[in-house]
Amino acid sequence: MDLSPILSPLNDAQRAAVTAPVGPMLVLAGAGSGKTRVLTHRIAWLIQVEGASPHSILAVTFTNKAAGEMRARIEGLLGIPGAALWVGTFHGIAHRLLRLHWREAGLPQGFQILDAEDQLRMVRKLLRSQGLDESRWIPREVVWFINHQKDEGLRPKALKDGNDPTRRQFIRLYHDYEEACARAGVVDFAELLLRAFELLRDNPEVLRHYRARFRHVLVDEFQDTNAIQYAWMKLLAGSDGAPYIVADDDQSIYRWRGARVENLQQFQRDWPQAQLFRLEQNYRSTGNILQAANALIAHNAGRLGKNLWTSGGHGEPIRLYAAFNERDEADFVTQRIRDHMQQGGERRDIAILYRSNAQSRVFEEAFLSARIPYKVYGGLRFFERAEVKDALAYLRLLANRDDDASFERVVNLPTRGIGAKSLGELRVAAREQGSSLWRAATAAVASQALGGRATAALAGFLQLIERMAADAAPLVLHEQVDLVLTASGLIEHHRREKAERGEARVENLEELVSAARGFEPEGELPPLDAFLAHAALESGEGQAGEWEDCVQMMTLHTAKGLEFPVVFICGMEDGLFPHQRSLNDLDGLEEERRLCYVGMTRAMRQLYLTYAEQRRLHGSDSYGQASRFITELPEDLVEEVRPRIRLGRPYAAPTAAAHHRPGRRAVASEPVAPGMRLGARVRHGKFGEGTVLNVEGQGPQARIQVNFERQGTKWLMLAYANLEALS
DNA sequence: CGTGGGCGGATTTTT
DNA sequence: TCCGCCCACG
Repeated sequence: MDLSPILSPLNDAQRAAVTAPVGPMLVLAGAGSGKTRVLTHRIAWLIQVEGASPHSILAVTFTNKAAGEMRARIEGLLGIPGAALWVGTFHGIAHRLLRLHWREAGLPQGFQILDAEDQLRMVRKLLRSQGLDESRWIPREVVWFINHQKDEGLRPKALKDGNDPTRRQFIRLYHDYEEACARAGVVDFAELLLRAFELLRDNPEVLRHYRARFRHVLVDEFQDTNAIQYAWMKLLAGSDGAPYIVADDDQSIYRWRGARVENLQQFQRDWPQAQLFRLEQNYRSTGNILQAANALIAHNAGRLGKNLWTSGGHGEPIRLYAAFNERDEADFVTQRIRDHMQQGGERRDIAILYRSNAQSRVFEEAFLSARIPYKVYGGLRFFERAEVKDALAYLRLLANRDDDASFERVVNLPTRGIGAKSLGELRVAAREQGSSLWRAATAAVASQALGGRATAALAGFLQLIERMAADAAPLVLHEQVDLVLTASGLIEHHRREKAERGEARVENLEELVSAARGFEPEGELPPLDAFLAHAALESGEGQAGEWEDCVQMMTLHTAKGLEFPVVFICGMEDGLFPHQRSLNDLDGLEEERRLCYVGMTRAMRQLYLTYAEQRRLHGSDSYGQASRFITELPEDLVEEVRPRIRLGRPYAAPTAAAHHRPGRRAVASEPVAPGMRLGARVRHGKFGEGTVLNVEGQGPQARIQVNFERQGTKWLMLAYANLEALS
């Protein structure tokens, strides 16, 4: 058998990890060290050399994208379709198990999946129905509490209130929320995982079956697993099993959503015989970038320890730019992008990374006026758009009449005279009967319990749904979707809307029909159910328009797993990155540092770090110090880029607005005062040293704004300030 | 029943 | 500053 496709692309460490004898294993894989390659080649190795059946392999990831890539690479390697392999996300696999074993899991056969927004609505409804004040019981916090408990594997019964009335209320809400979900036959994301765990835990024959089947459980990005994911994996693999775990503790950036890096140590305790491999050779970045990243992450305590190296050259130094303000920061990046393009580079080579989404706006404005195409990642995804969710809600009602969230969403959309009052009465009735809204509505129509008009309207709605269901039954999926859009009046509704917005919505709805047309259901589910699950589990990344050559903009979190020749990490100021809310907490600070490490290791050839002395955020100005992460980098690897001085001499500092309005050159009149340009260092007799942030006015009227290191920011009359220019 | 204005809040995100 | 949400009004 020719094993060279599997083995020849591997270095020694990778090959050792791929060819190790079957047994529990932990692969510590640094950024850019070929983690996915090891995982996929291991699977190929298991099948081709160890004689494992594709049937016996379960590979788990966190994102659909990662799962898709892995499947594609395995298929390429083995040259066979990988249909027999179970490759998917934790949620996707949990869903698959629950569909197969809905009865044992205690779910209705046609259960539906709530996404984050549905869940929030559901909790809001619950709070309202109990007459609770939403400013006291904040829906988001209730959701957070519920999800957090589920992530920890805890049901309401298992929770103690510790005599804390607030906590008692939260637990009660969790309990009531569960009942509401059960009544509606819906499960949220966290519930998928918890149920899948309980399914195995409480059904010995099911567990036995899957343990016997999945002899090879492989987990990617293991440092991101939460408690329930770990418990599920442990149960499935069994203590005598051979889980194959790939992880990088230095890239653990999701502690805040329940991920536990400690699972790595737990894994070593639960499988003490597990072999440990380290992948430290990096194929992505230059030596300088790696050295800097290593130096940064070395400031974290309690790491498993890992040092990335490369056989390539040092490359260019890391460049640091201290901008006057956020606009100057954007202008600097713009200029560097132009340079890059002039040297024949492509825009898609470049990524702008930032800590929080709000930072993208300034860059967008700068790029718009500089006519640089860009793409911002992380907005609303296709299946999350309101109009798409409306349409999906109709489809979900067709699949499951008891889905209350969907019922509420569309019962009066487009408006058909079923107002808040009737709906309120329905809710009360449903709660009293312990039934779904649909059943309560049917009963209310039969008994004429509501007013005449409302009853007629409601009866119309019920008939509409039943008629749609009947008409849709013989159709293929995309025709069903099309039918629902027309019959429900949704398309018509949006056509009547104000031009621009309505048009976009109609287009999105038409896109939904195409999505249904292109959808290939796999498995035994009816196509409609499969499509709905797909819509909930895959938010629809990667729609049209992907391939224009664009500058890539995203948060540092989103950038994990990606790589770019040129990376800008922007907004490197204490308070922004590391974020304000992590400054006072060591664990939080370490996670921010890992986030910075993740960002730096995205860069292949060039890495820029920028920060702004002055930043306008949330409408008010703040004055930041450079991020502590910058000072944690070795000085000899970092080259500070000085603000360029136009025409080769200090120019009259224009007002900030004039300076930054694109296309309008700063008018180079007489220098206000020598050395008083923006960004210059100055000394004041009383206030000490500082940086010039802004200059306004001319001659004797001129005022200057300086950020003094000790005294903060002040406006001074230039004529009287007696500032001394430093170097 | 739909919209506009006032108010408060404003990391990070996948599924 | 800006966005989303709630309520009051037309």
